[in-house]
Amino acid sequence: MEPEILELESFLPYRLYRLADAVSREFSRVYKDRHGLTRPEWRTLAGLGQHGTMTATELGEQSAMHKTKVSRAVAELERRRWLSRTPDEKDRRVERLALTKAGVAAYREMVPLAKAFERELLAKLSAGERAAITNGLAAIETSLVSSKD
Amino acid sequence: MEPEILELESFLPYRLYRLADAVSREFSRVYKDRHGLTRPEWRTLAGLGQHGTMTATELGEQSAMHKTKVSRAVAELERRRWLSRTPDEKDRRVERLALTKAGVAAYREMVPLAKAFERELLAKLSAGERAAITNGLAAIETSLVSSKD
DNA sequence: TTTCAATGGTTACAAATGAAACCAATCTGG
DNA sequence: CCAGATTGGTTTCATTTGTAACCATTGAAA
Repeated sequence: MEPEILELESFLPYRLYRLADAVSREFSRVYKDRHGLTRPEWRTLAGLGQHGTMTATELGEQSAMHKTKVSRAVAELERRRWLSRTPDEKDRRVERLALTKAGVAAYREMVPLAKAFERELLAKLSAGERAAITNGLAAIETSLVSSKD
Repeated sequence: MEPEILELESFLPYRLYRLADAVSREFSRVYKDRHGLTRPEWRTLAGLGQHGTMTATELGEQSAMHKTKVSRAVAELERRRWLSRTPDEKDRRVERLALTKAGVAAYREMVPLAKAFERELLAKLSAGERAAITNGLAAIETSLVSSKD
């Protein structure tokens, strides 16, 4: 019997990771070069920009970040005065987070850059390939979620 | 004009990264739980298992790892006696890396687990979805490579 | 109520990572 | 042949990350 060999280049977990890493690294220039943000900070900004007000826990759920990442990102954005905390009336453990004017301004500046980045990435693909990506990723996403029981 | 909002959940770089992270984290149990390997170590093992003998530089290229990661992974596998180095005859800067018997044994043990993992992941998808993933990822891969000029 | 578990969030510590400096060894142009 | 540039690989240092412990507050049960 022939020895079993794994072809790394076509192994799905590897391919996915490698591609995500490359894309993410490339995209990070948008927020890193311009404002020196880390990825958790960018995601925090994006989450709050999108939703207005959130708690740290909600942020973690929405953007798939560990709570320590959220905690540190929030602290840093607060230090920059891009974000403010308001203690929750009902539950004093909770803080309601929101962007300040400066934070919103930064967000508004970055959104078009992010969209342009995505557009350029997809522009190189045919309509069929674009659909394939969208559907394929969605398929794995749901398959993962449903297996977490 | 309405304020531009970015929907993080459907933003391609984010979706890709999040999915890759989830899949990779799940897969890491295969090599982490069983043998306490890190991802760089697993990739090194996989590369050498697949190709027999490689240099550190080749390993880095094949498995998309920074050379410091390769260096450390190789050192650790050597410490475990899963890997041996042989100085290259022609060029004394180069070391030819290969798995020892123990290394090959570990590799042979893990390959079926890796394949089973991938199979289960894909089993939840329709044939069309599987094709979509494969083609879609390939499309972005090549689009990225070709833009690196 | 009092106590114990659960929850929101931060912090301390250890491990993983990347950038840059580094050490050979090899190659290249004079 | 020699000086500088390049290459293979390692190490150092600062930053990022995850785990676990932690503090405070709330909820649930007795």
